[in-house]
Amino acid sequence: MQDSAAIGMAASVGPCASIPADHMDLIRQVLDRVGDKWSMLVIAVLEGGPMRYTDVQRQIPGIYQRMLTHTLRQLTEDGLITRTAYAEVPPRVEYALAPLGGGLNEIVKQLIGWAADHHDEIRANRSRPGAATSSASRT
Amino acid sequence: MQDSAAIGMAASVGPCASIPADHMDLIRQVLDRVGDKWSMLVIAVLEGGPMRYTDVQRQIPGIYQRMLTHTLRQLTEDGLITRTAYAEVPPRVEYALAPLGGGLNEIVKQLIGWAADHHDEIRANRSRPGAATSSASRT
DNA sequence: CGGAATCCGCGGTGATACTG
DNA sequence: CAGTATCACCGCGGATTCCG
Repeated sequence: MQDSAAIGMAASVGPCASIPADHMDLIRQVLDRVGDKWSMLVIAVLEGGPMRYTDVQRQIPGIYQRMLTHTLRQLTEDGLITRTAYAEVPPRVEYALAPLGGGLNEIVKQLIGWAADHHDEIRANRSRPGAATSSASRT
Repeated sequence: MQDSAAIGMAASVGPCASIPADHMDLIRQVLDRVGDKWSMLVIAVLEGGPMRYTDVQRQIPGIYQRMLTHTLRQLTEDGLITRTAYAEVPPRVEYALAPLGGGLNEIVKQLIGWAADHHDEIRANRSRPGAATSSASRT
């Protein structure tokens, strides 16, 4: 199949048409949102129900206020989570999964499940010297 | 999700035990891999079958050699994709989805499907002034 | 064609201090 | 308690050039 026909113009696409290119843009946009280091983690953590700021922070070791605030704000702006501020004397703010974020959470859960299922396999592969690189001689 | 629900203070920490904390680490590891800017995109693109270096680059507008090479190497090391180098006069290297990457691709496809399904909704939310922030007055 | 080497800026990381 | 502000540091990633 190669690209012998795709040398120059060749508008026809063989197996390369996996992604319709008009989807590329929106995929990029979404991946830039949820694909960052913390968003999915926050969504996964919020699955258990509404949670306060410090609770989220406690649930995610290694995250810092700056990023937590930033991530929470991003997700709130996107409508994936909701932010409820209680005007009490001890300020309380609770974050919860919005319906939109709930749908994403289903996928995140699958990703986590996959991760738990294959993380050892991945680690084993990473330890391999030759890796998965194979050389084929062909004239 | 029932581990620390009982031993908590029970005041507001009921559902906080969503992530067992022993999973946090591996989730982080996997997210650091596939959650970067390009990995999922490469996997999604490779779904259509084996592809050459430049073909992948053409399929992903905006990616540069540095990141493409880096991402491909990462994924190869992890065993998610395979790299086959043909020792020909015009050097040809083909990347293809490994079984492991194929499994991940199923999830990536769902994520893409979700993205295509809700990207306009997200964009609409982002344009909203008040966002999803609600204030509740409570003594 | 495939990739390494290089330069460089932006932004995430990490800590600390401060406010409402 | 829930952030905001500031800063130093450093690595990711963008962009160009060069090499096998």
